[in-house]
Amino acid sequence: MTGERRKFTREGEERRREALIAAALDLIAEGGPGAATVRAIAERAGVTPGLIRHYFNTKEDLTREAYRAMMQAMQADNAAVLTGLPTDAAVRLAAFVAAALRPPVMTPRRMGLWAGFIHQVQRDADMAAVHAETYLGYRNLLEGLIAALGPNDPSRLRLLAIACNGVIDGLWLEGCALPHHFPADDLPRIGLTAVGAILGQDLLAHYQSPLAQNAEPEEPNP
Amino acid sequence: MTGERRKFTREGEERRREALIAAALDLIAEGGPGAATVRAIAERAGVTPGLIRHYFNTKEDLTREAYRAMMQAMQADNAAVLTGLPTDAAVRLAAFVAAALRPPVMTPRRMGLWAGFIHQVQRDADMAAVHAETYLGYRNLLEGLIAALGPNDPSRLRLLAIACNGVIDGLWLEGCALPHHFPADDLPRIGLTAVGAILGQDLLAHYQSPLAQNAEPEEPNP
DNA sequence: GCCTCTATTATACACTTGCATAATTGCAGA
DNA sequence: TCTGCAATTATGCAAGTGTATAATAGAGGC
Repeated sequence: MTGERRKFTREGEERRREALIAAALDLIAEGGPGAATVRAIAERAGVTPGLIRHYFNTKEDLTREAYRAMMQAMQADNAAVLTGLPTDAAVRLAAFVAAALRPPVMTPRRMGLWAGFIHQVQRDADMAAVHAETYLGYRNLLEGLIAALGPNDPSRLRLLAIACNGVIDGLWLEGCALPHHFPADDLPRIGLTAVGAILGQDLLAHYQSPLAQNAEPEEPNP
Repeated sequence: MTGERRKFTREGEERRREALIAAALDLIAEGGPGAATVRAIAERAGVTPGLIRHYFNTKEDLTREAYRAMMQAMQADNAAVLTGLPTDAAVRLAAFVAAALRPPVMTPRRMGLWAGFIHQVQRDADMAAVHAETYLGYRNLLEGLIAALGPNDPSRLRLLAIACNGVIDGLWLEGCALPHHFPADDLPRIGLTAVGAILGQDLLAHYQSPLAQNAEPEEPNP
């Protein structure tokens, strides 16, 4: 009955770092920055608090790396939406917009994650740089899609991209903040209509409802 | 040199509550929820920590009241924008949109404040109700302004209001998050163009640049 | 099977947090 | 001027925080 030392198995450095970062992100998303204590992170990662110090010099370091990892993952998700899509510019843009306005992108969890980092981002220069870089990356992706619709001079293209990005971000925010307030696929439709109005295109015509996708399974096995 | 007891003056209950709430909001805006400790709040309000317990049963109570106060103030600000404005519907809408996209509404401080509460809002039913109420209040204000532009059936009106609200929120978010990234009054112009495109109106024509307002002083004394 | 290295756990410490309670003192009313 | 109330301060405490350091044990090389 004496204090039996806890059993454990050794893992590769990378695995452990990833697990700790994932645990930190989970906790921040669910309960805000205050919930991501060293002890809570360790417990969720199935590990003892001391191990955090072994892989990260300080808790702030872990937080910084977690932020970077989150932003990279989001960027990768955005890029992934475009792969395997037809070449038609309007179709691509429509898919890009719609993807941002439904789960797993539009989700209270993501908003909580995003909000949980804001104050540190405002104060930490490195994190601010990552933030600006990611934002511009997304906007440039959007600008490229808009440019493919037809000729536009660069300065106007920039303004259009900012406006469309605004529509997407704003509707995303509202959908995340009030998840049960918008029926069915209202927000994707509204987003496509609004972006279409700004760009003078009928994007809604290219919208594939998730319900329709479900009715038509991806792998029809005989 | 013995511990001299600190001098103080008695204040009305309302004044003290307001001071404590203001201090809490300041701290949350600047440093996030974690910065708003009981001791920090008391110090900023020029008071001793124990006094907080005298006016609020718990720190959570203070936080809830601070959130409510903040939301009410924001709502009042929004309504105030419309007072003393001409009756022309387009002019009113343009002023309303532009006001949201420049200081003191579009400001890192406000975004920090808003973000600092999110996690508690998601968890606390009372705060969630305040949040939803304020959001719908703003959107209804907007819907009224849009309705004044011309006839529209209610369901379409609702969609238009959601879309325009999205544009405003999204651009607000971007401007708050990257304050030095958007020159001059780019964002109000972009917002007016985008909202105008969604509604089929030329709102930009009614935009009064803040610079122009400065050149023309409000009280021309002879 | 044994040895070594280091990933991992255990323990400790100084500090901060929210809250409770007791001690004061400003101030209005007699 | 005195008195009493309650607004305010002072003090204390248990729990939680991040971090430093020492002790242990898993696992690969011999």
